[in-house]
Amino acid sequence: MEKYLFSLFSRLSQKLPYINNAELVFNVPAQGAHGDLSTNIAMLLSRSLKRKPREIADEIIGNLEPDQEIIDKVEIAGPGFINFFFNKTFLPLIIKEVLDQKGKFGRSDMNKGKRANVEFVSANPTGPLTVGHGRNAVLGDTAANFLEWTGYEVDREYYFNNAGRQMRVLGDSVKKRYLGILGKETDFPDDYYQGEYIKEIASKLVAQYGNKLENEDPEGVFKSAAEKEIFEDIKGTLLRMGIHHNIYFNEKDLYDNKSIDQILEELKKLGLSYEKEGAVWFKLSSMGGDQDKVIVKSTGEPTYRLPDIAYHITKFKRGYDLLIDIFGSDHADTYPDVLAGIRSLGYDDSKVTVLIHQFVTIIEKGEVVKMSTRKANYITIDQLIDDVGTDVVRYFFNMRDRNSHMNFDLDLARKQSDENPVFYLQYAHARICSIEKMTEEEKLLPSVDDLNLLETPEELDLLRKMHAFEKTIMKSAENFEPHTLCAYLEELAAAFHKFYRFRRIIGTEKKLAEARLALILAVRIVIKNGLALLGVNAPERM
RNA sequence: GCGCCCGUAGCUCAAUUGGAUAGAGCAUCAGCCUUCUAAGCUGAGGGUCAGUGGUUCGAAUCCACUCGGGCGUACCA
Repeated sequence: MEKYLFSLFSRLSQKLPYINNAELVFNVPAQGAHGDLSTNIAMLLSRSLKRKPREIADEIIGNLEPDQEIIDKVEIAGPGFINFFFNKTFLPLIIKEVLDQKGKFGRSDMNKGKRANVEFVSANPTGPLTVGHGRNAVLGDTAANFLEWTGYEVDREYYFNNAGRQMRVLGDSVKKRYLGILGKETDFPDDYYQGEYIKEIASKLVAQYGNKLENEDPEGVFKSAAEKEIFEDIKGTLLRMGIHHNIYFNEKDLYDNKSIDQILEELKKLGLSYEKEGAVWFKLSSMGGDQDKVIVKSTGEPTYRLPDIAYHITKFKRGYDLLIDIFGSDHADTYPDVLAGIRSLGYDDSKVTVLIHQFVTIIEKGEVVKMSTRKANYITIDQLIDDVGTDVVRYFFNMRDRNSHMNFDLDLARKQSDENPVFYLQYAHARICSIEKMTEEEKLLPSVDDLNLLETPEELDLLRKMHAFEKTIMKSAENFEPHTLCAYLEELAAAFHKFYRFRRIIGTEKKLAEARLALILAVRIVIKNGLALLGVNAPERM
């Protein structure tokens, strides 16, 4: 629908060149009475032309010359909106398009040939994935899905660090538990990893090695056993959510292949680093930053900034057109430094998109659950999936704007009831599948020959909603906002349930029944495609 | 103190990126199943868009300040 209007206006611009002075945008009005599509162009032009919006709109309409077969009516409304009403024969054509493209409907190849990298989760293997990681994981995987739908070839990457202080403490935590089981040592510092899983790893080591490890270095067997075990656990959890990273990048490689040293050298050459008090500082103040930051501690150990810069540069060198980072808000302050580093070394940091999501607050029995991996006071993704299933987990994390400080009410999520929008969508899909089966027995076949029979408000509403699918995906993809798609799907499902309530297929006149059948099969495809993008199943029976 | 994010119906959240009468779900109340799945549908009530000022044809959205909450503010990541 939009394409036709754009072509109309471009022809118009030869007669009225001034319309190019403002951005032409079409929107679906909130109210049906305002037409199928609407533009505010006349109001935008008002200031520069120093004329009244309605007067401009009048001139535009007078010169537009729309095809009567496509556009039924054009009108000026309100302060100067131009509303377009499409011909009734035009609306149902979407059904043919959907049935034709099936699982590809909504996909586009606008980014064909481009490669993107989405880095997400990236939790160090110190404990099971918790609800906090869940939001990151789902948003990352969904962002990757959206990119694929717009034509990108996508790598899903997991960046981790198995050295450093965190992991040292992990190894020592296991060792202390190990000794504890053997009755050797009882002290266990508060800031060590308190989780049950540490004890389980320790007792496995006892079972395997007895007391032979008493004098082992905590960073040896203890650490590596824990790392291996925990990483397997994390991967298993991700798999349950349908998430598969095809690249795992170990920070250690950046040291082994000397890229850390090289960057340090380059920054020095560029005069962007200096030594002070035994540490190396990154001169952010000379690049618009408010203060310089340490990149190599006086102990000789780099801070996270240096490997992070080196890591991003390896991604640049791998030739991606787009780099996505998914971070929790606790990392919000760190990435500007990293981008500055990338920029200073001559790379185009506009290729990097950092998506920050706010924290998830867990509510249980009406109270906030404070979580800490170390204190072992947390709810794992695995527990969550056991409770509510993968589909609910994925949908819930997708359905809120990433900037919202979302509340995850466990008691609510556990209810597999009508309070849950996931079931509402899946139910719509299952219902259509069920009708499909029934109509087969009635010897009814979907037909696109008499689509003009579709003219009740419920049918037209479904048709309009389907017209909006492609644009919704484009918008969701452009801004990495899956919640927009969730809202769309809920509207589409609602429109279907309403249709179901008022219009029947079996038992109505054959031609109408077959047109309606084509209609709902198209709706089913759209729901299924939308859910697929979100990583949620579309069951045929419930 | 400073930086980022947030504040919308009793609760959880939307709002087509500055548009038309601010919308959904849940909860509450009143209705709808001898016919394709009632995990559904119809209707009702519910709002000082945290507050104040500003910008303009037009503000929940942009700017300034105030109040309240989250996250940062390391030679942790």
